[in-house]
Amino acid sequence: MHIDCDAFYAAVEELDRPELRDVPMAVGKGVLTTCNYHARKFGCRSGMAGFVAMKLCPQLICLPLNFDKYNAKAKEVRTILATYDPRFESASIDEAYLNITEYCNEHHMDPEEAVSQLRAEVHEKTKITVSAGIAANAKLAKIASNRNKPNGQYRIASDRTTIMEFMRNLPTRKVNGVGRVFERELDAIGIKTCGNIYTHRAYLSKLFGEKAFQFLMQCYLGLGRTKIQPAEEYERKSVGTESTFRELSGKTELREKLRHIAEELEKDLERTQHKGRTLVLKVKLHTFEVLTRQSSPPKAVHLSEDLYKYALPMLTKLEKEIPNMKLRLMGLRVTHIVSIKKGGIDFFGLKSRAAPSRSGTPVPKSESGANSDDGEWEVWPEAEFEEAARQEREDEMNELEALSQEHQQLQEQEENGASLKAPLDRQARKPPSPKIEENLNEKEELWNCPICSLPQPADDKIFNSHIDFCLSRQTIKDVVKSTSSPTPTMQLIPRPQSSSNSMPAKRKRGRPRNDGVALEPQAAKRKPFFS
DNA sequence: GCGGATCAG
DNA sequence: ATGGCTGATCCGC
Repeated sequence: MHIDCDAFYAAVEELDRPELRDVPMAVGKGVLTTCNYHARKFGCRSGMAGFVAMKLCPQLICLPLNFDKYNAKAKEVRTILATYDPRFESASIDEAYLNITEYCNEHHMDPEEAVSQLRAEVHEKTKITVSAGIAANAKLAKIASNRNKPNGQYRIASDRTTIMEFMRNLPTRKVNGVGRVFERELDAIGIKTCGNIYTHRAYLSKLFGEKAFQFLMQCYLGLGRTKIQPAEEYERKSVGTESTFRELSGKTELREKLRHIAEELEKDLERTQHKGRTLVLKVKLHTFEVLTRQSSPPKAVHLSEDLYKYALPMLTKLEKEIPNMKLRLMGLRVTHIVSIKKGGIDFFGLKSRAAPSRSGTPVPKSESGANSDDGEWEVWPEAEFEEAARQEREDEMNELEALSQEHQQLQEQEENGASLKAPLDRQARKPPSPKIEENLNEKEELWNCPICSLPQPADDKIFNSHIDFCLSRQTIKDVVKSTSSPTPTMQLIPRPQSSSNSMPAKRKRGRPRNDGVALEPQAAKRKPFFS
């Protein structure tokens, strides 16, 4: 199950100040972190800029954050969760995953009962209302907990039919790894819901990569992680700090800033008891373009002097690359970290459950069980997948068959022409003004469509529209239908190769774009989502 | 391994 | 057109 406290910060604040109960209230100042029910009626939302919220709701009361208070309350809640699953997994201050299988068995309760009781108990003892989702895996449970919010619960039965039905109409954005960008890209090829995914399976891996393909298929099938473990057992991978400031330039100022950040990072490393073997410098230019540079010091570092010493060359190099560099953010991070935990060395991965050891203290984890297990993803019998496939085929048999064949052809063709790649020397863009670079392509140039390989006008909007068209089902159907004719068959080229540097390698540079068309074919391979 | 980019909370 | 911060992961090179 997944559990999510309702408007956590706001709820905690209300406990201290009952007079806020019936009035629009929000926590956070510049930006709302949470807001209560009354504020929401005015359209206030967490994550919203404070001034926008005030505009919507002038009588809104904004309170400053008080993390000590929230942490204390979170601890109360967790104490109760532990009695239902001692190995529950905190997902954030106000969210957790529990495996209540054992609890249900031992207490002879069905999941709904148990969760109902848990929620009642939390409410009674902490005065916090929570919403919960009950399902066969973490992904589904998380989605389900949002279904009856606030102060409600929702169960997705664990049989395949129910799960498939649930996913069928579920907007892709509801799934945890799908953000704004991916949602739009999926939408552009006609995928709005998880149920839509299967139909497009033939080219998903080509468009988004193998990982994303696997992820999407798991979305379609409603599969997800089933292993729930204490957050402390996840190994930290990096420690870093960064800060935004008003525009900054000048050698001295930048070095002062770097020095300061190095000192901050040293504190964090001290707190978490880590050293790092790789150092990453991050800057955001006044244009909002973000750059990172990394280096590997001769030894693992954690003292600010060393952090500064080894970061400085990267900064000076950037200064050379970018004349007149103006920054609005600087950050430093170490990766490939090693624990320098003193005392209490647990050679055998034994963990002292005693102290609620805050961050740090990553348990050496029972050995490099890297491969071990990994019930990362719930594994379903091949037969179930096949059954799903069969049912789907009943609906659109012809089309899918055709698609499948087409896909094979594409694969073959692609292998033939797979060697074209635009080197696109990065040095070519010396004056780092992505905007300008983009606008330079208006010449007589043409971009090749990655789908049909036909040259298209070198214009973002037109090109993207064309891609959308090329990827639309109708178009594919047409192509398939006329597949025996001499009509140009589809041909998939790995990357719209542009002989010159006409094709912007990273069009995402500069300000985020807002034109409705979002599909970026060449930037297509990437995908978040946790293992 | 490096650098860019997305996502979550 | 929402802001900033921290951390993780993916992808192409």
